[in-house]
Amino acid sequence: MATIHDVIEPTPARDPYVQGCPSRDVLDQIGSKWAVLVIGELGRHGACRFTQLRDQLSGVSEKMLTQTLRMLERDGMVLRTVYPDAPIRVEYQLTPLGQTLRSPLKALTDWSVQHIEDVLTARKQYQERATRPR
Amino acid sequence: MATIHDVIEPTPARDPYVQGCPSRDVLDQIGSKWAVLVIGELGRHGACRFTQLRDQLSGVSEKMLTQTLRMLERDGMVLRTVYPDAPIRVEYQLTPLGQTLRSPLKALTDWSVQHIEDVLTARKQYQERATRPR
DNA sequence: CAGAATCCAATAAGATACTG
DNA sequence: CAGTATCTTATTGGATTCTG
Repeated sequence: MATIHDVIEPTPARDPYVQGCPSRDVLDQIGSKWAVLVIGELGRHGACRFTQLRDQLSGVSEKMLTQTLRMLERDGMVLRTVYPDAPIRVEYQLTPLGQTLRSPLKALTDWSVQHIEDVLTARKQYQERATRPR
Repeated sequence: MATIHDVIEPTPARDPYVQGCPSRDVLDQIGSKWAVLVIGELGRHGACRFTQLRDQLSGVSEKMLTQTLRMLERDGMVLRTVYPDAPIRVEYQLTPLGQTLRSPLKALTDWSVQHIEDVLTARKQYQERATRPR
């Protein structure tokens, strides 16, 4: 319930262009390499186990995968469920908050696939401009 | 023109989930902290000078700004124009390719602003779960 | 299986001073 | 103004070993 005391600490303006604003950190983390891929994978498959994710995100180390999952769990985007079987089973899935990230992040991965040839071409031309004129 | 020789080197499948695929690198770079903010800023203002960008992206070092701009130029997303005045003047603007990134990246920054309170709340709860139960 | 812990190498990031 | 060069610090990433 809102009381008069709340006026003392109003919600600060949130702007990732301002140093120290937490929205900048969050922006950085949701755009990070493994977070983008983890969220994409959980978005497609609904719920995944640790090993599944590790195998799908080729090249990820267990350390980085653990770190990424913990961060996403802490930030409320991923739910971690432990089933105390033997051997233990753990499932990860997107929370409602995490679901809202699927669309913008998919747009980003789609962009990288759709425009990769343009980028590679641009790199070649940049290289030529740097070497050929002298 | 396409010839039979093109068959020898077909365009490989592009998938950021596969290690070594260049689309993963590109995905990583367009999602990087300073690139997101630079593209957003150039998207809003059309053309910016180095100092303008440095002042708008509070907290960026000149080194990181230079690196980011060079990378974006190399990858064909940003055009760098030098006006040989005295003192020299340099303007940066988005290329058509860079323009196509505005919308998906704005979606990401908007997300970080719109959901930052949810994330901060989730962090507090995570903290409590970690400390309170023991 | 699903990690945790530790160590180490490589790289990124940042602060600072300097230059055409 | 628009960087470059240099140095130091912080973070990343990988390999390895261990555990319930």
